[in-house]
Amino acid sequence: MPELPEVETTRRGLLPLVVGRTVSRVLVRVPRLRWPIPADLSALLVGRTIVAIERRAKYLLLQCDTGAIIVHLGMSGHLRLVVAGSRPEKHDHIDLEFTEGNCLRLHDPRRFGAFLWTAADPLHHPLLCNLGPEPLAGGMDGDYLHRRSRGRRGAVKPFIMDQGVVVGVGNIYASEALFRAGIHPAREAGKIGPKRYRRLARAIEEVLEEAIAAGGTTLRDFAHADGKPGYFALQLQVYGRGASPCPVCEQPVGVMRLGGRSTFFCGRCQK
DNA sequence: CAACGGACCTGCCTGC
DNA sequence: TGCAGGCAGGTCCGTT
Repeated sequence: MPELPEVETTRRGLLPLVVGRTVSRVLVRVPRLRWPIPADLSALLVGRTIVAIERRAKYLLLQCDTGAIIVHLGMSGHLRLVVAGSRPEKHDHIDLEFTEGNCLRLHDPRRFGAFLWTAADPLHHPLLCNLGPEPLAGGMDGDYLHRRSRGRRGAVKPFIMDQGVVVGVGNIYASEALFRAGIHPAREAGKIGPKRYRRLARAIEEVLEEAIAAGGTTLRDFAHADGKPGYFALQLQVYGRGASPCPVCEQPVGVMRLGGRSTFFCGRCQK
């Protein structure tokens, strides 16, 4: 579910509701996520104040006065702020209650997400220290992608989804960005020239920015911090639209599998 | 290194 | 109606 725009939407939604709050109680209903939730989470967090919420790649970093909570939403997770004491639903695994009365609740049916604590700089955490540049922070451009792609024999779509190359691009926005750039998703990454990579870098930035502006993409269960959906699904050009006409040339949108993931493209507009 | 498949989970949809 | 199979927004890990 969450790619960069959904995680960023979550961050922006939580920001005014959570920053400055102090944890009064921690409830863990199901401790088994991708990695076990720290057994002493309550002892680690009660009494701490959340001073900032940052995002690195698809990770949310809830910075405390000392240390940080590292959250990943996996495929099916979302964070919402609810009234403390409200009845949990199925798959509501963690509650962080605040002294002010509200409660930050993690919901994640598939449990591919993560909820970890680090006392050190979270950017040095093993999960975060090998990530590529942020696509919306100026560290990623066409020349960078071109350089990183040299010698890569695989398809360009898995290449831009490689979080060690550039972060935040998941399965939806990879198809969308390649469509916008006119590049076929199966084209060999190492054989694409600098000019086309410049176009691709621009397309990635535009698609992610527009998706953030729309509040992300809700296909099934993604929800904002207040429970509302994101509306970028309405602007998707090819993702999930197999066999319907290409919005540019009206040829049916094609579907193929790349790197084990469904991939949508127009065989006429993308070369 | 790079590439690939399997693994981790639940829910939902399709087709028999 | 029931059940099997396939698929879903991620990414780590082991094997080639």
